[in-house]
Amino acid sequence: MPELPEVEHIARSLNKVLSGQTIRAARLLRDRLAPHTTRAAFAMQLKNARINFVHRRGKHILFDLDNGRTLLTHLRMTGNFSVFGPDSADPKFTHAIFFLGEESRLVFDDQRHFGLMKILKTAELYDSPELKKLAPEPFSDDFSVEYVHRTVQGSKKRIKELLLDQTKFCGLGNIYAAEALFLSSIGPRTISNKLSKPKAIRLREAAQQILREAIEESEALEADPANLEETYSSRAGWRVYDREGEACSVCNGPIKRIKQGGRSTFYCPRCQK
DNA sequence: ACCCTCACCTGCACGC
DNA sequence: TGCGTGCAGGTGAGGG
Repeated sequence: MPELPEVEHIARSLNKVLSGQTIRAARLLRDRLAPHTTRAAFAMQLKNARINFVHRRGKHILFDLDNGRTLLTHLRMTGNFSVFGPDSADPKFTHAIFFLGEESRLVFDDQRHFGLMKILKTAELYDSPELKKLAPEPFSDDFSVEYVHRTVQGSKKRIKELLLDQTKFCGLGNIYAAEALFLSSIGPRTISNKLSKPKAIRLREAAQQILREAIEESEALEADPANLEETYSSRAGWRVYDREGEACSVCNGPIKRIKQGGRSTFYCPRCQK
């Protein structure tokens, strides 16, 4: 159920453990995890592939392989990777297993079954429907003041919903979108193209700050490859998210919860205009 | 274009 | 205790 910082943390941790390792065998246990292929093709295309490195684009985790292919994965809400030794049992909702050396395996489990995997030719990776339309990475040069200003000017959506649109802003999810709006004092229901340029600049900086904070926090922790999600699921202390009725850390007023696009938005009505 | 609802799944916290 | 309801950090489709 991760957003960009958690995906970043998982990708970095997996890269440390997996780069240079070879997938001896891959087993797909739930067909709908990888709807564009079959169990047999999945196994064949990954067999004896060496993992060059693991990286990330948006919320996708990418396994770059030495056979010209890349395994593209998305955790959605509850997808989870773990690296296990022979003594650990597979989790209840295990949907794919990648056997590495004699002693270890990479396991993908997913309670809610929303996660996705796809095997792509590496040369065509960034032309794939999954990645092609993604917005620039929030820490890239392309995510400029001009880009953000132009993007908000071009939309009549409410800003909270625009932040969740991965083709406009990538990496933010329901928590960090709310947090970034709070940090930039912008009301979640503001119509995007009504934002002044200074506000757009503040929003860009707030989004970067929120993401950077979370990445640095997870960096500081020693990741356990058998329990990568623990490092972020233990996180608390949001500024507004999940704090309905609690006091705003700035003005002491009560934090409010509203529904936008079927999802909860938390904000401080006094601070966010 | 935009907004809403539903769908994909399971599990947990809540109120009665 | 059980059972119903609504909620969950994501995303896409379909309809008004």
